[in-house]
Amino acid sequence: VTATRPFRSVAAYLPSCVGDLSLGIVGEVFGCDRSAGGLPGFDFACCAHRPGRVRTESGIEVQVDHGLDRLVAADLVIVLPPGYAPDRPEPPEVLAALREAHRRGAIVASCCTGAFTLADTGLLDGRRATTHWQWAERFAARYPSVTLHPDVLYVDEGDLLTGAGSAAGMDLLLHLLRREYGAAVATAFARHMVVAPHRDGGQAQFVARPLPDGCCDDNLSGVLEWALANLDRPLTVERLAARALMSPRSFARRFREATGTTPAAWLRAQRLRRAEELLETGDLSVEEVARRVGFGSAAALREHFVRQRGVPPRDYRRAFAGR
DNA sequence: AGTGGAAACCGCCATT
DNA sequence: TAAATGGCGGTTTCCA
Repeated sequence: VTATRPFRSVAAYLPSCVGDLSLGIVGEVFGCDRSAGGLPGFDFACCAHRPGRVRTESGIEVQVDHGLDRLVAADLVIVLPPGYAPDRPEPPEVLAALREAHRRGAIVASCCTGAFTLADTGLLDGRRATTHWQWAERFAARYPSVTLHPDVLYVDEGDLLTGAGSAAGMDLLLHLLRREYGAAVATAFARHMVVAPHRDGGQAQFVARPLPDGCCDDNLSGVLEWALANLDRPLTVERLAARALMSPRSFARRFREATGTTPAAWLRAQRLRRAEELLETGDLSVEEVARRVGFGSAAALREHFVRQRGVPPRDYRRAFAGR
C-alpha cells in the first residue's frame, strides 16, 4: 500500500440499467479533463459486458464503446450498481474480468449495490465492506464470509474499496484521490464539484437524523465546526461537551450516532488531515506542523502519521514535493 | 523503548 | 412503558 503508483487508467463497469448518479459521479471525476487547472488527467473508459447501448435506470441511453478487455487493463476499476434489486449476479465473464484486473494489481472499487457484484467475485471474502443500508441485511445473509459494515460511508481495504449509497461514491472517490494523489488534489477536485472536501469513511450513513420535534438545530455540528477552527488548542471531550451543553456521557453518545466514531478518534483524524495539507503545501518544520494542528509534540504527530499513512511525515512531504 | 498518570471509552444502571 | 439521560467504574488507549 505504501508505494502504490497513482492510477491513471480508470474503467467503470456498467451493468444494465446502471444507476444514473453513480455513473455521473465517476464520469464527473475521471471522465472530464481538468488538466488545464493543474489536476491530473485520466484515461477513462466505460465498459460493459458487450460494447453497445446501455440504458440507465432513468432511461437515458449511453453509448458504451468498451468491453471487458479494457476493464482488465485498467489501474482502477469501479463497479457501478444496477438500478434494479441486486438479485441476479452479473455474467460469469464479468466476474472473471474483475478477478483478473485485481490479480494484475488494479484497485477495484464498488458503489452502492455494486458491492454485490464485487462480492460475487469472491474477492471480498475475509475482507471488510459496505453497501447501501437498504440492502445490508440481504448482503450479510448472502455473503457470510464478508465482514459487512452497514453504517459507514465507505470502507478502504487497500486494493478493494466499497462505497455505500450512490452519493457516498463521491466520498469514496475523493478519499481515493486523497490517498493516491494527496490532500491538495482531492480538495481541488472537491472544490471543482462544489462538495464538502471530505467526509470520513467511518461517518455514519445517517449523518443528520431528522428530529420530529422542532429541535432540528442540534448544536453538535456547530461544536464540530468550532473544533475544526481551533484544532491547535487542547480539545478534551469534557470541554467539547460543555460547549454543546451536554454531559460528557451524552455528548459521546450523540457523537457516535452522528459521526460513527468517537470524539478523540475524530479529532485525531482531523488533525492528521490538516497535517497532511500543511506538509504538502507549506514548508513548515514537522515540529511547527505538529504545533499548528494540535499535536502535543512532533513525536506524537510522527507516530500517528506512520500508523495511518505508513510513512513518516518527512517521506510523505518528499513524495508530494514534485506535484 | 519503557512508563506512570491522565484521558477516553463503553457497558451497566438508576433516574427522569 | 419506552426512550433519553448522565453518573459510575473497569478497562483500554494516549501521551509527555
